[in-house]
Amino acid sequence: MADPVYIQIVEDIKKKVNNAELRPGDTVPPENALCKEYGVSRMTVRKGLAILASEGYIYSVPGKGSYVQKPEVNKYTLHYDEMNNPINSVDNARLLEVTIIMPDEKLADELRITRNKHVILIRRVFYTDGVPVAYDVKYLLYSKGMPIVEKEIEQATFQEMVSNGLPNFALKKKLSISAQIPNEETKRYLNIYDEHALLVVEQKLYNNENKPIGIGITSYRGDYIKLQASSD
Amino acid sequence: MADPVYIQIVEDIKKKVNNAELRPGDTVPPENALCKEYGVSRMTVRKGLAILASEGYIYSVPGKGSYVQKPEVNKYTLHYDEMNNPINSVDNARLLEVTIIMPDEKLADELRITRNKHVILIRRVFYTDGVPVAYDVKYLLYSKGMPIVEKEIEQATFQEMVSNGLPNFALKKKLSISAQIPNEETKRYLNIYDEHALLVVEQKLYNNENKPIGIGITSYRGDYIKLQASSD
DNA sequence: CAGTGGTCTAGACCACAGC
DNA sequence: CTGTGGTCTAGACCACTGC
Repeated sequence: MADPVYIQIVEDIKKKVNNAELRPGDTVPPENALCKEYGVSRMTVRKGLAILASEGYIYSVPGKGSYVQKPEVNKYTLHYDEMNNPINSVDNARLLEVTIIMPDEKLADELRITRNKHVILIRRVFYTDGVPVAYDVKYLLYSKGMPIVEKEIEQATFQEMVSNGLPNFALKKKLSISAQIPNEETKRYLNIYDEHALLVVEQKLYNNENKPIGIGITSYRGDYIKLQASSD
Repeated sequence: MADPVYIQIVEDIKKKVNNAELRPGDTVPPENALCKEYGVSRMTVRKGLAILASEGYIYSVPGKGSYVQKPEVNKYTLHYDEMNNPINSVDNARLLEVTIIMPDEKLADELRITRNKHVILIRRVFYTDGVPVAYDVKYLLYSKGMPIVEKEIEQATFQEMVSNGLPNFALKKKLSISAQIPNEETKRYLNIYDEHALLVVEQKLYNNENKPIGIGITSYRGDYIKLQASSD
C-alpha cells in the first residue's frame, strides 16, 4: 500500500469501470472533485487521469469533462518474427537469387515507383533441421548502406536488410496474413508433394515519409508456423 | 507552432532518436538540463519525458537517468473481428448446434476444469452473400447472464457471448493463427470440393483472474479472409 | 457567468546511484 | 556528498462549454 496517490486513483477508477459502476459514456468526476475526494492537489489527480487516458480507459473533452471510453475489443498485439515463431524456428536460410530487376506494373504500383526504377529481388528458402519450411521473396528499393554481401542477405530479416543495424523507430510496417494453396514453384522449393496449406505473410515496409521501401512475401508450411496475438 | 512546450520536447527528442543522434542505450539529458535548455519548469519537462516513455522511446532509472530504449521491432497491432475482415464481411450465420457436453481430457485440460464440469458447445457456419465462408466451434464455461436464446447466440461474436453487452476491460484474449487443410467435416460445411486452404483462428478468453472461460476455433476459407496488422 | 479541462510555475521532500 | 529521477503542492492563467 505504498503506492503513490495517482496510482490509487488509477486503480480505483479502473475497478469502477470493470464492475460497471462506471459505464462507457459516463462522466468521470471532475478533477476538482477528485482533488477533494483524495485530499491531493490537482496535478496529482491529473497524473492519474493521464494514465487512464493513455491506457484507453477514459478520454477528456476540454471545457466539458472526462468520459469513460468504449473498450477496443478487437485490438490485439501480435509478435511476428520472420525467423522465429512459437512452434518453430528457422535455423538456416539458403539464398536462391539476388538480382536487380525492373518492376512489372503491379509491383511498380505497389512500391509507388515508375517502371524504369531498379528493384532488388531476393529469393530465399528457410530451413529448420534441414527441412525447408518457408519460401521467401522480397522486393527492395535500393538505398545506401544496404547489405551487398550475399552472406549477409542470406540470414537477414527484412527489418535488418533495410535498417542496417541502426535503431529505427521511424520504420512503419504492415502485415497481411492469409492462407493459400501452394503453386507449383513453391511446392518444389518446399518439397511438398501432397495437399498442404501455406500461411502467407506479406510484409510492407514504409520509411518515415510513408513511402514504401520494400515488400516481402513469406510462405510458410502451415504445419510449421503458428502466429500468436493477445489483448492487453 | 502553437504546440505546448512539452510537445516540442517530445518531438525534438524523437527526431534525435530517429536520425541516430541519440542511439539506444544513450542517456537523455537530465531533467534539469532540459529545464534550462527550454527555459521551463521541471514538471513541464517531465510531462514530455513521460510521453516518450509511454510511447516506448525512453525509459528512466531512478537515481541514474533516462535512456533511449531499443525499439520493439517485432510488435504489431492486429485488428481481428470474427465477423469482419478487410476483404470480406460475414452477413449471416447459421446455428448448427448448441448443446451441453462433458469435456474430453484435452478440452478439460485447456479450460483448466475437471472432466465432470459441463461445457456449452456451439457450432455455427458463417455466410457471405449466401456462400459459407467459415466454420465456427466454441466451447464455453457457463456463467450467469449468458445468452440462452438461440437467436442471440446465432449472430454473436465470442466477446458478446461472454460479456453480454457489458463493458469489459478486464477480459483477456489470446489468438493463435494457422493455416490448415480442411478435414472432411469442414469441407462439407463449407462446400469445399477441391484443394483449399483454411485460415484457422483459435481464440481463448480469460477472465480477470486469468482463468480460461472459453475457446473458439474459427476456420475461414483462405480466399475469404485476410488479417492485417501494423506497427505503431 | 461558473465550471471544466490544458498548460505551466517554482518551489518542496524523498529514495536512490555513484563517487 | 552531489546529481538523478519520483512524488507532490498550491497556486496561476488560458480556452472552451453550457447556461
